[in-house]
Amino acid sequence: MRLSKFFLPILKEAPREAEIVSHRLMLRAGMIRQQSAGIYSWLPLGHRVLRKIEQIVREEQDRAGAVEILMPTIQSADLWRESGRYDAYGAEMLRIQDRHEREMLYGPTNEEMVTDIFRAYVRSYKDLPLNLYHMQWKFRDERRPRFGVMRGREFLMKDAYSFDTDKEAARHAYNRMFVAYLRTYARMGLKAIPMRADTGPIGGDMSHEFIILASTGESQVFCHKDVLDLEVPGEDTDFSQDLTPIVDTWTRAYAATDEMHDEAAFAEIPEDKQVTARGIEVGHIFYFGTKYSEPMGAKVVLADGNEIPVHMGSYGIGVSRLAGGIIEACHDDAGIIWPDAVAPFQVGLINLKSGDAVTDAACADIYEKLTRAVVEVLYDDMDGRAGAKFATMDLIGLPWQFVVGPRGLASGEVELKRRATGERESLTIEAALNRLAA
RNA sequence: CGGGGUAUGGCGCAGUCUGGUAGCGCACCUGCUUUGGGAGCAGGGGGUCGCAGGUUCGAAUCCUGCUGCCCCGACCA
Repeated sequence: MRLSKFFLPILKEAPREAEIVSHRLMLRAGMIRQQSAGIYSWLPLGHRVLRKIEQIVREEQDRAGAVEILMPTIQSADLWRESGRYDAYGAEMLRIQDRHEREMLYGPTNEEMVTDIFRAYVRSYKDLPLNLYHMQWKFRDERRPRFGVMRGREFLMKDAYSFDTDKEAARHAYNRMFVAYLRTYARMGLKAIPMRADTGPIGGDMSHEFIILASTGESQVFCHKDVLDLEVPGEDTDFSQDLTPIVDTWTRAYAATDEMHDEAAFAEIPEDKQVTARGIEVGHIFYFGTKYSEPMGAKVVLADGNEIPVHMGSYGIGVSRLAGGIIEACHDDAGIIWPDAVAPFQVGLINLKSGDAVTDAACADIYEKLTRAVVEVLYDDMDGRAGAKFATMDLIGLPWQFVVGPRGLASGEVELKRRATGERESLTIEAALNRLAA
């Protein structure tokens, strides 16, 4: 992409209302525009990041055996009356009426709807296990939206729903999502720690929040230092096998959020292994049994002919929140530092002297070669000064800067800068291309 | 929802107390000079001051009401 053809509205100064670093940087880098309290447009740069995050989530959901669908944002109130949540949900639910004065709502979540789909088609235990997921915009009318996309009213969430014949089978479904989540966050360059979460009236041990550590996080978290160094399950993980050993490894050591914190248990950890930090919740998984299947009549027939309500779990990832969360975890004074996997472009090609025939030709050639090698390049072909170009590239945080100017070209060299470390290296065009296209 | 704050070109701000018809920096446009870490000079365009009433010869400025947005607390992907 040539910058001259892109839409990248950079701001030198962040709007006053933005307080936390990810919100400021997203506004300054032209990723989002606020339209109302807690409601944002995603501009090209932000949109590309959102798509990258989505794609990683999708690949890992698919790998774990979940099946993608897409449910609507608008739901009927009747469905929610069946589960009893229409009255229970309160002011956070945005309620609307259509032209026939039918009561509708903008979905804050989709348990009822997915249960409706399930009960319409699935009759037999032979169709289980089943896990359906989608990535769709949700709306929760928060009393106080804040922190940009980290706590918006409208947000993009991946929500998966598992269906099984009994609790033990549901545990396997739960474990598959648990492991999928570990992989998902790791691929985004994040260290997400599963922490015991409140299961409410359901009880048991099947609820975890996934927390990334960041100084600006909303919640206080506590964990054993060893959890930070655990190895994330690899690409070759067999999701058809029992994943309990992996889950056990990750849940053995202490890790809890403020609400679940056990001061006594934490004190037993050797002092040099105690970690107290701030965290951002980027995922939440839990088992809720027959809470919805029972009242909504989602049943399957077992091998013995008995009909039972299906056991369910739900598994959420805050996709749009992650865009902000990643920035909270990855930035410096100059701007964003994208992990490679979610970067809107891999390379920022900087033409230090637009209009100079030699430099223009060299850049055009490099741009074409990288593009042909399927490297995503944002080529700054604009008529600007070097300093401004460097500052912009640092701000938008692409992993690599490919710097081309007449001075270097005279001796056959260009410069590669790694945004994360600030390391620069002078090398030939050939060598630089090989480095990036590898 | 309780408490506090704020609203003036795209962004950041001054002007409001002491009414006289809007200004600065950045950004934008034109020209010249510059050109390897947010250039300089000159010229130029863009707002009628959140909205609605009121007071006054005259309101960004005073009064009344409303709305948006932000921050601090109780809830959540």
